[in-house]
Amino acid sequence: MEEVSKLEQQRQEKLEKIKALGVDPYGSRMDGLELSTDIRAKYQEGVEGQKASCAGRIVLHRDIGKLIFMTLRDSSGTMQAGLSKGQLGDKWELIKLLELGDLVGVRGQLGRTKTGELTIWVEEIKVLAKALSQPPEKWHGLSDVEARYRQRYVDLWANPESMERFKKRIAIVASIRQFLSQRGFMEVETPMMQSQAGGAAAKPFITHHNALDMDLFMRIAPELYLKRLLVGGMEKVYEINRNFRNEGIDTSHNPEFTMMEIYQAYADYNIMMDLTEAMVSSLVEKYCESKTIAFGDMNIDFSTPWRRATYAELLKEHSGCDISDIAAIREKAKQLGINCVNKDDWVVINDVFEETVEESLVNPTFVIDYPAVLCPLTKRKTSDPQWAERFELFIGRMELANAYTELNDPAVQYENFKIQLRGQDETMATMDDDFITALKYGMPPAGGLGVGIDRLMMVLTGVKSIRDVVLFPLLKPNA
RNA sequence: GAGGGUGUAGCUCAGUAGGUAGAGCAACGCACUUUUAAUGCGUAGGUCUUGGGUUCGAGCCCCAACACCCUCACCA
Repeated sequence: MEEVSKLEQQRQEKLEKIKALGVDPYGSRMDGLELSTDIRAKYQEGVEGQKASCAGRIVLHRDIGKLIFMTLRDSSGTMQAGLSKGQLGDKWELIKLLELGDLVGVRGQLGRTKTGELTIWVEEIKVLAKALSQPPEKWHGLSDVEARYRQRYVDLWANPESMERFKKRIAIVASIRQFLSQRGFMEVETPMMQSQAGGAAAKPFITHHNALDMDLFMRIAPELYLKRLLVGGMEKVYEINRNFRNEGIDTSHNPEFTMMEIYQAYADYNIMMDLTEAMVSSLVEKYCESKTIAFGDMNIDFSTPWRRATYAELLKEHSGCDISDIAAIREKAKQLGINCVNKDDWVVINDVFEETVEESLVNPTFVIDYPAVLCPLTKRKTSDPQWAERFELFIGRMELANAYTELNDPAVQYENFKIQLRGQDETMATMDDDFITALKYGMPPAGGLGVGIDRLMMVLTGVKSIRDVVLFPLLKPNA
């Protein structure tokens, strides 16, 4: 064991005293508990003198001698417990040993103090867990950013807004599932460990299976498996699960992040656009105060309909260049300081697009009809095959969603894979022959959509760091 | 990968010009039966992230390392 601080020693001594009183400092099951918010709601209905029981952590402690007030925090909020020596004389020695950070359960009669605070006047008290570590300061909470990520188990109760944010995330994901279920989508699970990492261009994590003596990749996307399910006859499927990408870490990238992918047979990217707008709007409606959400220095207006503008249109609007005028675009790229040497025209165009357009996409905007060469898994527009039926949704200058009309022609898909393989060694792209085989059995035309759930949570909760919406973001070990 | 910032008591933070380390909260002791960050009086609490260096003397200056934050780069 490591050395123990004086504060911890003092707490350890109290624990021993609790044991000496014949009380288990790590109590067991408690029945009949109610959440503090439920007790408040019940009391408002005028249930005078009713008994209630509640369990939580002591986050405030006011000792007035023969009377002690404790504020208990549970997952829903706080509840005051009042303990009087007159009523609890036989337990007073134990009660005096309880302190900030301890988990206790109380049962007693509801009432109000003369200042109007709803209070459980304690008749029974149970020690549920003695805290040996000193809790953070009661007023400021835990504000050290690193500590809040490393010790989320403290952050969640020391900073109520942190708990609220994660509860909101959980509720939003539940609402998404409900939204999709109501529309007939089935939630499925596809492999996280894959013998080849396909469906996106990203660097995968590599792991090893000992018994099979083979390397495996943590998935970078579920796409190719979900499409196999379309071939199998599942017409409306989705998956909400983790993807893993072995790339840089910053305020909008965590190495493991939650992706939702949705596929609908016989649909196209227009239907996925409508679905996205309807789903996110319903979440804003249900979980946000207004249709305008503050996000860093931005105010995002979620009012519908959201703008739908073509890639070429937006390029013209923000760079001043016509997409067919390669000379002008290369000139613009030079002005922007983009290195164009040995770069394909379309790559330069996309660099200029990212540099000039994405910066300005604050309110939800569907960027539609991408250059087909940038979209190896997307069906081309029949009216003009140089464009692909793809959209990306930008909100708050971030890419939040990516969707397309799925390419279901195995011959074209095969060629696209071959092209993609050239010069993409770092992404370890491989030919997925089995996926081509699946397409050869016939995949229905379909719309497919991917939504970055963490980023969606960022804009819906108004926080600028992905680490504030991921319970346990990746950090280096610090000891 | 580049640049900038932060690291001091359990927590939140000060620390002047390089001269014995400070406050609030928490803790400990005393008082108090309706408090709301309870209050009043008193006590104790430190490897100043780590390792070097300069100096008579370093929390402070210099070098290096580590972690975190921010910006940029990377990221279809």
